Amino acid sequence: MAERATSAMGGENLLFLTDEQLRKGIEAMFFAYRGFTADPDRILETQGYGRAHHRALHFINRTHGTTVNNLLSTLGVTKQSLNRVLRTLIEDGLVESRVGRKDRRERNLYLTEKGEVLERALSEAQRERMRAAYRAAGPQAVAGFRQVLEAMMDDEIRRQYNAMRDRRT
Amino acid sequence: MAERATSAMGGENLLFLTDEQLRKGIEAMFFAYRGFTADPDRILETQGYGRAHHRALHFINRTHGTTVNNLLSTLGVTKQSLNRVLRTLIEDGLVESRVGRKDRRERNLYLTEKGEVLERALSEAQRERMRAAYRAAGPQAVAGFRQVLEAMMDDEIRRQYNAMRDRRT
DNA sequence: TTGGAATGTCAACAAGGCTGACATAAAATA
DNA sequence: TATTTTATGTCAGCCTTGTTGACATTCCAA
Repeated sequence: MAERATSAMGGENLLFLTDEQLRKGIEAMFFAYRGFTADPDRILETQGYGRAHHRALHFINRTHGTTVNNLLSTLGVTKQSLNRVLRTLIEDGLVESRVGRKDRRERNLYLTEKGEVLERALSEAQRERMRAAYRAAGPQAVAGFRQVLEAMMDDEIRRQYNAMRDRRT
Repeated sequence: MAERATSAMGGENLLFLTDEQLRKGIEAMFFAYRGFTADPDRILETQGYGRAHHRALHFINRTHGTTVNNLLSTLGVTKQSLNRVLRTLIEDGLVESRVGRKDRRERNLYLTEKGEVLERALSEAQRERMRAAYRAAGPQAVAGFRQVLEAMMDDEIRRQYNAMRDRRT
């Protein structure tokens, strides 16, 4: 059995596709995601917000003036669920909701200065961990990381994800 | 400005550490995690279980005979929270709880045959997506993926994660 | 002018986190 | 042996964030 080989061999070698390797990858995703959310979670807790607020702030920041419907499909939740989060953010003066110009049924969402401050704090905490991980792993590993994650997304979601990179750089 | 360069250059080039690249990585994690849980979630729904049950089944399967305390720290939840999940799994005959031999205060947890059936169904669905992603990205990308994820974990968690690979291969 | 789309709101519910308090059995220790 | 500590289970109650369903409002477009 010439079964010993490293994944660096690539090509024909399919040992990286064994159930055991896949299980390790699954566990890595699970544990890494905990780390991924840990730092922002700590900040959010002090402000009385949750992860749902973080996600809303993140995507409103990414796509200034996005509509509620847009945000809904990006976040993958119901409008009632998003609305609850959005309402508190608007009440607290972190998000501004402006009536749409072209279509006045739509609401365009923007971060206020106060909202930007919190978004920046959350983002910086999360990026700091990502940066450390990226630096430790190196650029080639990062490229692989991104490739695998992209391949893991649902097709519809991947389209949204790819569309996002063009909006704001 | 000789600023154009690909991350494949590696080494000195730190363009992969820009805030924009980090934000992309953050979004990739967010969207990929949705895909990661989507397939098992669909199965769980038909059985009246949730993600919490999946996690318990997964880790009981990974470390046969693990104790409640062990599972608690692996999952990072409170015992009250785990207990609720565990109780239904035991009542439904998916998990068996045996009094510890050495220390009779402890309970050793095992999957029953029925439990193994569900675990396998969930795992196979999740592995299938991982396998497709791995195959699409290739072994080198997978190695990078794992490196970055590992670097992203909390130190304490990484120790648990690494300890896990030795128990059962 | 009317139908349908986009949005908001209210109510009710469920899963799954959390804390605190308390019970029990068994091990460990004074 | 007596006491303390540990492992587990359980009850009650709270919070966030997801869900559905029903209904009102606004306003574009046919």
